[in-house]
Amino acid sequence: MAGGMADEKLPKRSEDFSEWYNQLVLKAQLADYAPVRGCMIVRPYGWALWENIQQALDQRFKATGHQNVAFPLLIPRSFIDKEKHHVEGFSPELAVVTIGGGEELAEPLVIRPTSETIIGHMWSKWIQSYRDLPVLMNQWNSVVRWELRTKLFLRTLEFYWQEGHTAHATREEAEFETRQMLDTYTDFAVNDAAIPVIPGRKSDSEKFAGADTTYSLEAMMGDRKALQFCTSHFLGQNFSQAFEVRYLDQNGELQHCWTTSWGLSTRVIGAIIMVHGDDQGLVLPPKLAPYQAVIVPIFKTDEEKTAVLDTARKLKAELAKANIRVTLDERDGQSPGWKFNDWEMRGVPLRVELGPKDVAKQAAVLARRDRPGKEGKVSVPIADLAATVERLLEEIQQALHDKALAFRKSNTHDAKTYEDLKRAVENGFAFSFWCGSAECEAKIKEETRATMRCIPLEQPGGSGACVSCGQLATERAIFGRAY
RNA sequence: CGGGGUGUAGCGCAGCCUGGUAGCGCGCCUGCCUUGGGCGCAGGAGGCCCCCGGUUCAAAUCCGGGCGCCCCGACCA
Repeated sequence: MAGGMADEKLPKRSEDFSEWYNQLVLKAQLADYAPVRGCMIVRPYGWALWENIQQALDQRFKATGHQNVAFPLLIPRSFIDKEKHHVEGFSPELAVVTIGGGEELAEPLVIRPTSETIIGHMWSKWIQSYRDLPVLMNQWNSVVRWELRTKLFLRTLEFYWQEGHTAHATREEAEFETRQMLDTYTDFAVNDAAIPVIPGRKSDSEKFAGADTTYSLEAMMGDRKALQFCTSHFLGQNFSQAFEVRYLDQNGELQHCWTTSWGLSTRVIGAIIMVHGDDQGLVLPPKLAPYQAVIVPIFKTDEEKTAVLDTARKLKAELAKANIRVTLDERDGQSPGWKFNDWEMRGVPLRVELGPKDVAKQAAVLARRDRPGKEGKVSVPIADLAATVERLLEEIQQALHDKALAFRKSNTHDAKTYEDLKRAVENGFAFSFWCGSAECEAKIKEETRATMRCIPLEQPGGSGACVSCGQLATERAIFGRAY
């Protein structure tokens, strides 16, 4: 049920992946449907997860010299029209405000679908000299794009994200920035989200409206479909020309800036769910989990209750002191078994079971979320608890990543012929030589429903026949069905 | 926008064909009992039957119109 506890079993992930996902989001209390079609309410548990994601990224952004800013939600309609590709790309999905204070507005305002235009407008005022560069900004906000088909976290009309925007004196600097931020995202994906990703370049048809080059990280979900984890765009001088963002260089000559933008959204929560989750529910990577450990007390009599809770509270304090995010489930009226299932639904990496038997021998049972059933349980002396929890959290973090990587590898196929490709995308990714033509790309999309996800930056080298037209190709691309 | 479905308690649904006291499961509240993998018993609260109109002594039910939502297609960082 939408608002209640984890009171029922999920559909089997292997039988109905889509419905498994929908119910998991509701039952783990990550989010709920809003009264407006296609909009999402992020609940406390989901937002806590997002806050950890924000923190992990924000630290990295600051470490590379970026500063946070806040630009307005409303943008003059005319701004969107200034960059040719941008307007073509975004017009169909804009939400437009035409009335304010009961009066028809002289100029309609769009609710930002992204902020390149308004930022460009302001930069043209702020940037005058090469001494003002580079400008390195980021903002955490929400944007609106009027999508037709929506799904919680993966595609909603309004979504939360960060958008980084930078301006540079030279093409090289801007290109470096674009790639540096892609590397930053990769580091976050692999080490924090435990999601293996493929960094690559997008085709012309898939790139951001207004970009010269779009890079993305592509990941394989549990149903073998692809999900774009984030993007980083080299915008060339497209926006600086549209908005007259210029500076005087050392020689006193007026130059247009080179700009970039890069973003990552709450969609990554969807990725975490679809990569790590299982039939029991959510499985969270320890680095991002709101609670890394939950203590479930077990008792019958009042004396037992006193002794168990007393010890449980001490354990909680001890774990918290070791900087482990821990909670103690003191809820009355729910059986331990119920609580086990509830916290498994919510993906807590480690459960600490503490009952009278454990207190008697000064031990506690640790159960790993990534290893269901008895195999994942060990009894640990209380004296070693904090150290063991720390070690296990690291092990789980690594195990989640390794499992996801093995899954992706075993479902990625070197497809040499068109027949190979057709078969491969039925069940994963095809990694194939591609001549780079839009015709071949469109034909593959039309006939297999798979799209060109990216041209991986890391190439095995050599050359071969294009999987579609047979002409000599020097690069291999990832094809797959995508979200 | 096209095709299909659906709207009744917080959630999931039955009732509608054949008009006559609005029901079931889960959840919620109270009490007792239980608690090492989704305890049990008893009592209780909760309704604009999507909206507007029509037919009728009488409409959740029949008729007409509207609206919302879901799925499929088209579209889509």
